Amino acid sequence: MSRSVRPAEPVENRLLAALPAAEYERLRPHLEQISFALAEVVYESGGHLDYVYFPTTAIVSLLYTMEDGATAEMGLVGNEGIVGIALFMGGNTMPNRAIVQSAGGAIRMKAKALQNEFALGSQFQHLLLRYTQALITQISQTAVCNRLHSVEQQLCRWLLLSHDRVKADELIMTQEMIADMLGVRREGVTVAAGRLQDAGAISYVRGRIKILDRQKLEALACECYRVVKDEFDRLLG
Amino acid sequence: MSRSVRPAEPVENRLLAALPAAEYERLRPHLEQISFALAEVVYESGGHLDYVYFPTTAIVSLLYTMEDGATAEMGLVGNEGIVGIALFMGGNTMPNRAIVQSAGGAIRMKAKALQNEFALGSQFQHLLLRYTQALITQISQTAVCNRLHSVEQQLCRWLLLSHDRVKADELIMTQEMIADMLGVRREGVTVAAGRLQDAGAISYVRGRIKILDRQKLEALACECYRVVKDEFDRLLG
DNA sequence: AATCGTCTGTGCGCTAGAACACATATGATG
DNA sequence: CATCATATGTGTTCTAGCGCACAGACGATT
Repeated sequence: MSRSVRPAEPVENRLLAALPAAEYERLRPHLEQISFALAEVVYESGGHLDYVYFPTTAIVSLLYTMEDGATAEMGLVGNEGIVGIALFMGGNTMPNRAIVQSAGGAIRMKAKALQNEFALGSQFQHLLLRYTQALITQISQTAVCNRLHSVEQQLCRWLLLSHDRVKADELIMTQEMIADMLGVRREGVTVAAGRLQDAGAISYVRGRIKILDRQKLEALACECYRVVKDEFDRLLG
Repeated sequence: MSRSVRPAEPVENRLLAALPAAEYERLRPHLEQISFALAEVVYESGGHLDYVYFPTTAIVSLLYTMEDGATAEMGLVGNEGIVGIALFMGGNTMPNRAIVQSAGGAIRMKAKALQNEFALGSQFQHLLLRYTQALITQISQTAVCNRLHSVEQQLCRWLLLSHDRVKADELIMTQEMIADMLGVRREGVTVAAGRLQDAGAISYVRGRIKILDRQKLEALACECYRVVKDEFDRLLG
């Protein structure tokens, strides 16, 4: 992490941007702009959190690691959300890790300041709770998708969710990392990605994936992507 | 559903039981005892909810149904929880169904009364939020488990979670229903259950499953069961 | 330009679980 | 007790995805 600056408006995080001016001004002294490097660990399973993070251009992946080292993703957080929901949900920690899946900026806020503002029952509270509900939908859909859909469909879903959360059409991400997120083998990603490339939906070289045809990707994805997207739009749109 | 009576103490739902006396007394006029039949639908995907439900002896399953009719469970709610979190999270509806997986009693409460009490920022609010965090862990673990573990391991997890939420050692539940919950084929459940029966962990006949050896079941389950259990104990214990 | 670490492509055998097709058992009901 | 719907057992074939073993291919560094 680096650079600690009070953020200037317009705020690039959608939760913060949605706040009434008065509330935002109250929070502003507690906000600091930081930047996350690729693969940086935001929090460990069960680990204490001093800050919550509102990603701006970064994307953070919520990952679970099994005892045998196998991993699988439960959700993604970009500039529509917040990392560290346990701090206002009351549990303080969660049994998973959060790692930076796409390098970029975020705004951090001291846990105490978050909790104080949350306790006021203001618009901030309502926003965080609605976001959490949307996140629950994302996690649920991941559960269902893991059970019922092919690696290729899931890769499409994952690319689309990531694409929605990053500005550019290029994602910096090796197949190895994607495999960890999806909880599948790297080779499985290679063949699925190969098919998507043949279809003209994406192109990639050594950790740089370009989204070429978003429509095609949506057509190849399972319904899970749209369910999650619609629910985020409904709750936070 | 039937019988509408004001519940006498001691309250059989752990969330309600954990409330300070003053708060419980304030809620009490809004509580009604009801009973749920097996397979009754508590709410439909996207459907409006007039009440929230605090199961006492009933168990409710949170299910997602795909467009093609395939189903998979995302979570279970028994007497440790509440059905209808969307009503206090602010979204009002959720994109899944809730169906009664084990017939029994519940206490219901008008949505408006719930929301009023929740808005006070009282102990009730904290309790509901901590419960919701525990539920998130359960859903996440389901996602991971769906990806990484065998049907047999998942069946063990599911039997244990159900057993924790019901008093008796007997579960009324056909293999067909279990298959829908786990998102697998009925035949898959038959063989997995057959192995558990051979191992002496359970016995069953036509929709009546008896838990014979809980220890053995825990040994055969994946770590997912324990993670969820520990997290519920930590947050609500 | 040569080297070397890191990605990506591909093939092969193996297994869990799906899809399908029935056979059998159980218990409620007449 | 006879019937019949429902639940369960079992076998066969098929496929997605795993595990493993390498063979390129790229690109940074010297």
